[in-house]
Amino acid sequence: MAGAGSGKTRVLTHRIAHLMAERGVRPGEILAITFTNKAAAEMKERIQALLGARAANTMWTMTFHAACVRILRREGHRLGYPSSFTIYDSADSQRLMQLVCKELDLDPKRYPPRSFSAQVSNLKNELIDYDTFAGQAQNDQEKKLAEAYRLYQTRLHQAGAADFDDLIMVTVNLLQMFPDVAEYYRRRFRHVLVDEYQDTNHAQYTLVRELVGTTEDPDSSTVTPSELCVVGDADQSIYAFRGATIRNILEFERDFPSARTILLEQNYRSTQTILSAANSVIERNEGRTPKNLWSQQGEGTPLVGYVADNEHEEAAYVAGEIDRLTDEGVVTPSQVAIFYRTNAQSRVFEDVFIRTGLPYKIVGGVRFYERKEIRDVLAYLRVLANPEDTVSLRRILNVPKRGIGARAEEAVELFAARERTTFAQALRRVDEAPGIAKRSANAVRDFVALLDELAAIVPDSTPAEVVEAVLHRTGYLSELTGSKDIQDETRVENLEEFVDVAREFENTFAALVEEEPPEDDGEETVTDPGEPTLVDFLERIALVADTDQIPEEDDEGGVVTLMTLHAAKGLEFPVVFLTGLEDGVFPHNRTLGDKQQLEEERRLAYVGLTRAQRLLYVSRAAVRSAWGTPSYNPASRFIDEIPSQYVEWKREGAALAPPPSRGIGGGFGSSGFGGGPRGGGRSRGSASPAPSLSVGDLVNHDSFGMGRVELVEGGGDKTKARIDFGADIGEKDLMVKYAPIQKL
DNA sequence: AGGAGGAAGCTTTTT
DNA sequence: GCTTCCTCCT
Repeated sequence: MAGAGSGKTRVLTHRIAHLMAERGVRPGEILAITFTNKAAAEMKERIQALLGARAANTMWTMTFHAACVRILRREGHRLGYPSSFTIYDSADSQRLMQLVCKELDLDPKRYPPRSFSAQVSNLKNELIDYDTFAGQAQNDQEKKLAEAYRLYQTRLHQAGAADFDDLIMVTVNLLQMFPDVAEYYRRRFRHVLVDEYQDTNHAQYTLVRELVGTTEDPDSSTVTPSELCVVGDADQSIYAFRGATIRNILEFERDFPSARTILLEQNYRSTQTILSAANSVIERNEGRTPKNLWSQQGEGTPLVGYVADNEHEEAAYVAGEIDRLTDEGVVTPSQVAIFYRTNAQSRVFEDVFIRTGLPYKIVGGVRFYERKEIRDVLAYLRVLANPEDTVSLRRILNVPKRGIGARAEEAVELFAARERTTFAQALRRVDEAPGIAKRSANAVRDFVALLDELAAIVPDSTPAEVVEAVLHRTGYLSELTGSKDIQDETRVENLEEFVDVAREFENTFAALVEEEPPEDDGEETVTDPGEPTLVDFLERIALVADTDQIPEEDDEGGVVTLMTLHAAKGLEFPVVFLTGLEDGVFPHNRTLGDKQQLEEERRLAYVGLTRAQRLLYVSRAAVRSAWGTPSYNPASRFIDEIPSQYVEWKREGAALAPPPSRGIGGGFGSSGFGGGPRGGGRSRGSASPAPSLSVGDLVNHDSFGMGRVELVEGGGDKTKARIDFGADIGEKDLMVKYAPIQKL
């Protein structure tokens, strides 16, 4: 049980060093599991510093998901997975769920595919398969969900694909169904170490148990259980929303009765003031094991508080302070971090930083790999690696445009269903498909030929070469370069960058091979790297979000780091700005009504506060625009929970009240009826009210100018108004809640 | 089949 | 306010 800043990673790495030096454990016998790639990379780096590159590369130091992929590539064939199976990310699985729901003829209004996808994910985290779930389904919703779950899983399996949750769940199934596999890994990994144990969900917990083996487990009669060492901090559990259970760490001693618990309470990171502030916040959570973190770093300076009028001024203040601190030589930019609750909040900071010329780096945010053009090329690569990958195949079927439209796709799908074969197989037999246009069939045949042509070059090419071949031979690149759209220029640049990513991957892969001399222990330990294959490349992309890639190093003072609080976990900075401390922003609006969720937000605040080493700023904005409309948020309750003696306010809120509300019930209820708006129904706390409109009212729109209300329909947030903006613009149907209009 | 235009959705957090 | 998805028209 290790508090914030008490040296968790150090404990793990030094235990590993101890095992090797004092107990003669070989690196190949060690499995060190982390939750994020960032943590895995850091641990690997430290192990390398302590024990050298060979040890670092031989032992498995990786995330849950990466470890499971390795096991599945090797053993998944027993459950019908090809060794080159595709990994579906959440966007892919949502698309597949969409296809499944359509196939089942489910009304997307009543049974939203996105929600189904999320629920299936939750079920998998609980290791509940579709049969079990179907057995306990109570109502209509659950029964439909069970059906969708089953078909989804069938389609996924047919496509030779696994989604993120499958990686864990299927590995658990594998270990439970095949005792010889379980035994193999138990013999292999005599020491299992788990970082951030408080973030494990049920599936991950079970996985650990299966890997370690237990004494009462009959399977393990031949192998004594491995040694298990976990570190965690219940106060830093911030992933309950995706199934993590604090239970796992709280009841570790019950799960493993011979366990010994060691408490680490000394913090080596922060000043006592920062710690005291963080402690007094986290103390508000009920039912937690009290912990007394202390520091020898001295009192330090008080937290600095600031209340800005709006989010732009908050950002300007932060930028100004960073400017001042760097000018005075107190810090370099790389020693400063700015945290916020949601990615959307990064924008204002970016604006100000660009204007003031401060170097910065946003971690996370708009993902490179989520861009359309990147996903398109990725889909080609995936189909080349795994021709049955239906979701990817259907994505590129008509990209770039080649005359295979919805009609043709549907015909192929029907044909596949009738023939009880897969979409990929059916494509190759287009000519037999009934009801397909000649022209479309020809296009499909050309497409299949194109895929074959590309597939032929894969064995003799590096990933980067394949990427380039795809870009050129499919005509994807020429379609973009021929376009007049400015956006397409950026797309071309992104694709160039993607080729670079592939090249860089090849280089780092080569470097790894050099460092690692061939191993002759008899056990084929680390998969022999050899030449990097397309499958290797795809795996890397699927498992490594670019969030992890760059916490900055300083060359010329470095850059300021901007990130969400979740991304900040595990990091530390001399100077931290914790921004957007407003009820409704942080804690987030959607958590305000739920005690459990609110406590998780508080832990998130605790994580944020404890990242700071010396200087900690807490700030908020009195007004912040969300969805284009301003909202007036009160100070975050977490600020109130910090005793005032720890905070020095540079500027306090002038209790800025919302302006008099515009027009709710303000005397024009009389214009007949017709479902006129009723004010209320605000989803966003104290957001400014949408104008209450009636037919005949005059309004002013920020871009369309003056107009007259012709029709009002719907109610609450969904109220729409038809407004006539005159001859130039004409009539518009606008959502009253979101439209930038004022009543005149 | 392809494109334009409009409506809906979005802002939790990640492997 | 911005982006993606859907629908309708050509």
